[in-house]
Amino acid sequence: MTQDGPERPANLPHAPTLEEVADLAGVSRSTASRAINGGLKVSPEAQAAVDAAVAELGYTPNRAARTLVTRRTDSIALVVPEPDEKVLNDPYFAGTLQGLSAALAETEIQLILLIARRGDEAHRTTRYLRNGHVDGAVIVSHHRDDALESVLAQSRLPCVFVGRPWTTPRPVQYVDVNNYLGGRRATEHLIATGCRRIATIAGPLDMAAGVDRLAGWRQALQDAHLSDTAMVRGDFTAASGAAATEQLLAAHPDVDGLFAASDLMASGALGVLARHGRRVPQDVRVIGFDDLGVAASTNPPLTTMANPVVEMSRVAGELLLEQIARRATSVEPRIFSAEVVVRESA
Amino acid sequence: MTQDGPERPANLPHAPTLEEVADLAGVSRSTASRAINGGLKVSPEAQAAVDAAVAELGYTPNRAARTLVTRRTDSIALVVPEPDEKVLNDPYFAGTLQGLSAALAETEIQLILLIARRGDEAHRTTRYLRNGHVDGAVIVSHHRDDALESVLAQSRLPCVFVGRPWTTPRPVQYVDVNNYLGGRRATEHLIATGCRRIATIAGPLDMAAGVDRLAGWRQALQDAHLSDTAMVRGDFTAASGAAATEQLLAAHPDVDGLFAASDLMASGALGVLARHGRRVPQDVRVIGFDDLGVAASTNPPLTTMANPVVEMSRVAGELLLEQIARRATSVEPRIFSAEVVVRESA
DNA sequence: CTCCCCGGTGGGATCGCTCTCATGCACCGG
DNA sequence: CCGGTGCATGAGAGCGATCCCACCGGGGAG
Repeated sequence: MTQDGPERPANLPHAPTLEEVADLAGVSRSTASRAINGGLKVSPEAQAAVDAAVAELGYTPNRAARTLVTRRTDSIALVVPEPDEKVLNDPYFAGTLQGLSAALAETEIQLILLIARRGDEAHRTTRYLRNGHVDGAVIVSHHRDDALESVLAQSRLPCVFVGRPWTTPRPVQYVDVNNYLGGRRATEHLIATGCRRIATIAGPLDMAAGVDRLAGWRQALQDAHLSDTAMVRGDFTAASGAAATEQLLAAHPDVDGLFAASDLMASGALGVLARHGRRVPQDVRVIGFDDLGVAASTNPPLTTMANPVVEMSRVAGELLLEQIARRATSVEPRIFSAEVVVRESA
Repeated sequence: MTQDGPERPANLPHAPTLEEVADLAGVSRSTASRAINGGLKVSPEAQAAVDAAVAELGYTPNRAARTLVTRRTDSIALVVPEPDEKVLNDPYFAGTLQGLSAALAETEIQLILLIARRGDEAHRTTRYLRNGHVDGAVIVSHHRDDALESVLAQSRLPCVFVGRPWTTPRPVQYVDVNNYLGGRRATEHLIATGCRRIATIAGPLDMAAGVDRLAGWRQALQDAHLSDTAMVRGDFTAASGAAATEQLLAAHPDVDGLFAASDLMASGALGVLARHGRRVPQDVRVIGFDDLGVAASTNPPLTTMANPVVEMSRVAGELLLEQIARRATSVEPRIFSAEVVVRESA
């Protein structure tokens, strides 16, 4: 019946092509194509025949062939600067993935994880992004010196940042949580519950989230006429939080309140505080930032600022899809707010 | 100097094509192609001319066009069953990503994250995998009832499982840690440090890791003639660990040792134990499993079994690359061992 | 001297799809 | 009865790469 071409070994079944679907349905390639892509100007009979043929053969359009002509790739990149465990292990990243995957769930769009090594290999990433291998990109956790930002702004590739970009020669769309206000509210919560000597473990100062949360902390203290000198830097990880707390206790033994710019750092801090015999919250009140699972399972459970990462990156995904569909309404950033979640540590 | 073709709007720069490279280099498309792909049978002059042209134009081969003819996609899928936060938030997943990305770092191969929803949409995933959209797949965290396994075994798609698959009509390659031995050693460690009433919080019993660690726990207890009745199920998350511990304390108030099949569950357990006034390790010794960052920052720091996930999935990536290159040496599984990491909880 | 081999080259077919365009046909108003 | 309108259809031209094959010229073997 089927006469195998001599060029293809019989045991290696090849994916069905549109041509085969068309033959089986008794229509032309063109009609089959129309039926599969939305079905405009296709008679019900033809549509039904094609649908049946597709089901029977288990046909999936060859993405490469389609991409070649439409110049759409039906895939977007999630760009993560830095390959190391820092980013990947962060629940923030997991949340981004979850939100983005939710945004893409209804579409046929695939998610490509682009782990952008810095330095030499960086231009490989930017070239990949610029030369039409993806329809758009979501950039997460980027640092001040990432060249990405300007490269992407110059190229016409649709992209959305999760977290405020640094400079914008051409405005770039982004979603973010109001980190400044979050930092301020967290600190105000500490003040309201009686703290007078309030320290912070800041995030990396080459990331907007780090700078803004610190600024919020500072403003709240100045408004309350309290000292804003007890500051130590961390890098959002638990280990850095622990180390920072050691420094803090040595330099400012009188602290009675601590705002950590991430829950991971706060959890590191809790351990060190316990080891130093400081009770939380009786001796030192601690508030974190993020509330992405870690906070609920520390000891004591962590009071923190809820960071709507999942929702935020779902929106980022949707904005990107809009840009790609050229329905780009505006490049206005979408800012979410972080709310206090009271548990036991403050 | 550059004379823009009239057919394409000037403000929308198009990616350079091989043809343009060839023209600029003064050679034919064929020669340019050869020069770019390894340079066999290309004269040094031609090679140099092409290299220069590539650099000048910033040429990147059009992946779609290449894929169409070579039938390689230069991308592999990381298949994650279940979209929910459970998997994505697990440091195990982060470790997999890290290892895999390390294996691909030297290649031009892109990583596609395939989040496989179950039920209705499941066949969309398998169809995607079968119909040549990727060159291979790494499957992580799969469950007993995932249809994936048999589908993949039947298709000829190169694939490697991270974690032992359930059944293998045709042997499927995998990497794994020896969970049985890990569970046994963890329990033996508790026995050696004096525990006599040893409980476990097991992982999901539809995952090989859950079953095997439980079997190891049971064997160690039987060998030591101790009771193996104190078992509660969890799902690897911290919340489930906390809930399981509540049950455990109610049913078996005399426990003095606890083996949690994951660090997250162990950290949940630590919180509950503290709340019930049980001191760790004095009253109850606790040992976890994984050692992927969480363990070091619990309070007290968690004694656990080191699970070489990153290394393991790097090897998975390399095995996959070998399969793809048809240098598939064997389908022998690669088994790693989990070693005790002593901290303070046991 | 002739033949063949082989490194280097270019022409063209081809991968599977979409899209433009021409064609056929039914239906409507004039 | 005829020209126009519009829907459904099919033929054919590409998209940008790879790869097969024919070709060319020079050097070694017969």
